Amino acid sequence: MPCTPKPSNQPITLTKQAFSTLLKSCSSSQNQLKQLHALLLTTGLSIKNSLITHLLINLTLLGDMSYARQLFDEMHKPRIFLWNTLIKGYVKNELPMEASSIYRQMHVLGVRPDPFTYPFVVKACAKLPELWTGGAVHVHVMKYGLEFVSMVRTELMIMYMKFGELGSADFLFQSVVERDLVAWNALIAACVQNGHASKALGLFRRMGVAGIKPDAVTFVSALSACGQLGCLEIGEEIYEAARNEGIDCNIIVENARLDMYVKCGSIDMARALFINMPQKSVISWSTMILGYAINGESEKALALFSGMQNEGFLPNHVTYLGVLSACSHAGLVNEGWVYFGRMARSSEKNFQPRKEHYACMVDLLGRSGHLEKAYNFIKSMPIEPDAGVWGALLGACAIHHDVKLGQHVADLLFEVAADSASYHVLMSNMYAAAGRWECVDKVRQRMRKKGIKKVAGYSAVEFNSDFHVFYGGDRSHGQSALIYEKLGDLFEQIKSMGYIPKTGSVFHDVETEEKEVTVRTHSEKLAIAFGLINIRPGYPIRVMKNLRTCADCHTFSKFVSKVTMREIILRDKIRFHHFRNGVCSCKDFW
DNA sequence: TTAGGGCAAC
Repeated sequence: MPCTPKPSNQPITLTKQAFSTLLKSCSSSQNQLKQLHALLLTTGLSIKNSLITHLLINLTLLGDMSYARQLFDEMHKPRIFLWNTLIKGYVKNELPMEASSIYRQMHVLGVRPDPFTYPFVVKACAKLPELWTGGAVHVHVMKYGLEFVSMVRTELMIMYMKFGELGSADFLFQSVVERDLVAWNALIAACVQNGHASKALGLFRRMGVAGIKPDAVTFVSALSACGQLGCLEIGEEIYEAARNEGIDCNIIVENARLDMYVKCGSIDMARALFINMPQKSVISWSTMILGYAINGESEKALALFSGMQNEGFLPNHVTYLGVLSACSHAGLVNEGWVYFGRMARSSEKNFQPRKEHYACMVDLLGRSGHLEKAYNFIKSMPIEPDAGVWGALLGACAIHHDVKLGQHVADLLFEVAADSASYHVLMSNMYAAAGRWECVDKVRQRMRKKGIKKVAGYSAVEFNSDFHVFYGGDRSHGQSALIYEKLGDLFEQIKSMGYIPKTGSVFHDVETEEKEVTVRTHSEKLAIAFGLINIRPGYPIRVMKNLRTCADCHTFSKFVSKVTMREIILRDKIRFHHFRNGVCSCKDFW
């Protein structure tokens, strides 16, 4: 029903009933709601809470929180339901600070919360920068005896996961409450979103044991977890399970599967799926474009970008991220400028370059050796550069040994990211590469003083649906003796082919593995040896590394791929390297 | 006298 309120100067004869009906029918327009509210005030009718409630709900749905707040503030002793509605509105409109401040006000006034209050209050706390408020709210939850309300518990767990407090999340999980499908899905999704992929898969299995049947939403998160871990076999099994259980594998499931193939470096499987997808969305296209980009097939990424526009799909800011990173990984500086310029010239707000796009451009310029240009580019930014932008330039300074600029960049970087372990390591590597050992020591001291811990580098290989993880110099694996023997043989073979160990090369995030003696037993070398021993001939060896790989391991992998006639696919922190017959897909530009 | 939660590309 269209809703056209009469001008307020006409005689009013509307009843409360009529207002109620009108309110329900004009929930889609802010102006109509405002006019109706004004009209309502002129009638002198005593406004029932139910009318205000409708109004408030509709305003929060439309996102007009300031008007909703105004309405709320005019009320005398609003009921708990209205407090809940307002808090929910703030959370849904991404205003967690306001939500928590309303809750505080409620608390100060002594308004008693009900079981519906806390799910949203806790959700708001999870979106705040600090856990502090959330912790205090948890205490209130217990005070009111609401900690066994299933949804409150789920939201608390999600909050603790978000802040990396897995222990607290587990503690809440252990004390049994009834969990329905949505609660399981919320939990699993929270694990995936906060980088706890193996925990997510653990929960996925427990859910089956608990007798809850997963649905499409669950499978999407599970597939996403497999992508994060890089476990292709397990991902395939999970997708099969979904098919067998008669799950409707909609476009979201297929996109998650596509992303999994991409993140496992299985670009051929991704391509095959993409071509055969009955339905595609901008997310499918963006996933595939980024997939080509990080797998070193930049031309295909750019061709696909034209293809999607020819088919009438409108790229968004994520699509452009894929396009720019395709240029970046291939050193296509001119092309990068063209695409970036296309974004910047666009009149649409959604198309304006964001910080990530600037970081991509800085990476492209810097990596190609245009350090000054990259620096001036940052200086010309219309938005404030963040750590990602400065970090990209610092990385470039490390590659091109520009210690002077690097030092300056590091000073600026540490203003915005003082406690970042990886930027400290990057800086230390830059000094090491330049032989500035006294500066290396200074960075290390600073890290010790600030209690910044390095992330330990590891490499993982999937075999027989199991995940085998190796650290540098690791001897804890059951096959260690065999692995080291194999590694020794490989060194013999490739040395005769011209391999010279680059023991001093620490240009990248090699972190704990940077000492000369340990270069021989870097985690990726152990993982490759393990793969050669166990994985059937003809199948590629897929290694997933959490940090960037070092130059020596890169050279080693090239030689090994030649001497063993095996394909080695190495995923590092930011891209894939496909080694075939002594050549890497990155063309040694990385 | 009302009402609550989960999913895909960065």
